[in-house]
Amino acid sequence: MHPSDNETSIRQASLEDLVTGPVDGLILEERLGYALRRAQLKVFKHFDEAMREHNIRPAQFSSLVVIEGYPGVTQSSLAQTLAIDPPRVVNLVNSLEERGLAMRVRCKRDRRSHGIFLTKQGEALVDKLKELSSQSDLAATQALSEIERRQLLMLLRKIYAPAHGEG
Amino acid sequence: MHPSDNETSIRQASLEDLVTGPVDGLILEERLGYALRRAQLKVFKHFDEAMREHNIRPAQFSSLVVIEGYPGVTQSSLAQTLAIDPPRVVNLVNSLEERGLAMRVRCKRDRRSHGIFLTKQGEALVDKLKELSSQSDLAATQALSEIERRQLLMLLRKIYAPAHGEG
DNA sequence: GTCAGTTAGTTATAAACTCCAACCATTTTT
DNA sequence: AAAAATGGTTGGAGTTTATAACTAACTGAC
Repeated sequence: MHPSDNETSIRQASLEDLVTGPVDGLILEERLGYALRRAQLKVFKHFDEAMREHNIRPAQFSSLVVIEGYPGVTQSSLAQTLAIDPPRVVNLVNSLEERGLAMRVRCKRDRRSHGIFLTKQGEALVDKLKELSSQSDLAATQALSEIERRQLLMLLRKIYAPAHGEG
Repeated sequence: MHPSDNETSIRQASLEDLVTGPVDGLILEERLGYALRRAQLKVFKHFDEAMREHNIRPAQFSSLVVIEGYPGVTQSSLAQTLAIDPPRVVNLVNSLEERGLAMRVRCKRDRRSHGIFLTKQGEALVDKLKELSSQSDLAATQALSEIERRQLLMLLRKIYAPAHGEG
């Protein structure tokens, strides 16, 4: 321990009672970042549970869905689409390849690029995963009506992709 | 490297063209988890920028706001309120103490507990931070009307706190 | 051609966050 | 008093996430 560390620098002040239970966030709940984080925490928890059996992480699932929608997508394109950086894509695609769910194919025209495709196995799995994911989303948002759910998605899209959020 | 690692196991298949640009997520954008993550990413980016000058992390900000709203809150209560675990609260409060923004006070009744209070400095700072945070939220959600913003908050609260979300 | 500059992908590394298990001090229960 | 429970703390392992540096391949200007 460094001397600069204040090893439990507790003032020995007198205090009769203090707030001991859980507490609602008050002004905090008006903060968008906080609300987003809390909601995401819950949704992701459900997602993890739903995917546990298949040992799939959120980013892996997202990748599989994009690859399915755009067979031959490049890694850089995947990075832009998912808003993650290139090094992460490498790991992501590696993990998918190792599990036999996807494969890289070198592009003839530009031999730097790899097109990514799903294997038969990958195709089969992603279909199942999409179903599980939908169920998980529903379970995590039981408190919402179908209309509210759609509304929420639209509002979120408006935030991160203002141009296309309204569609 | 292990022999089991497939060092760039690229099939030398022939491929003329492939999807190279960024791509819209298609079915992916219907996934709640994805939309939440993307929106949070953007909101947090704005938040980080707004707080850079004061070198404040999201969790630190949240803590300050809760402590301000509930002076004398205990660490366990803070943990429950922010949905983080006790060890993280220790680090969090340490960092706030080291910077002179908050202080622990041992409770007379139960000497295991620490009430946490803001210092004068902390009080002054949190007021400024709340203002910055509000501005940052607005900037990150320029695409939303005030009504939509309120709607979004309500929907998010409904997800993570179904009982109180409607209020 | 060849040189500089750019892009796709990769590697390595470090920083940060999260989670877990163990631990001390204190309080409560029996 | 002994046992169990609680508030807080410490340390470490396992993941993420970001950064920098690097190779390979392509492009365009000369």
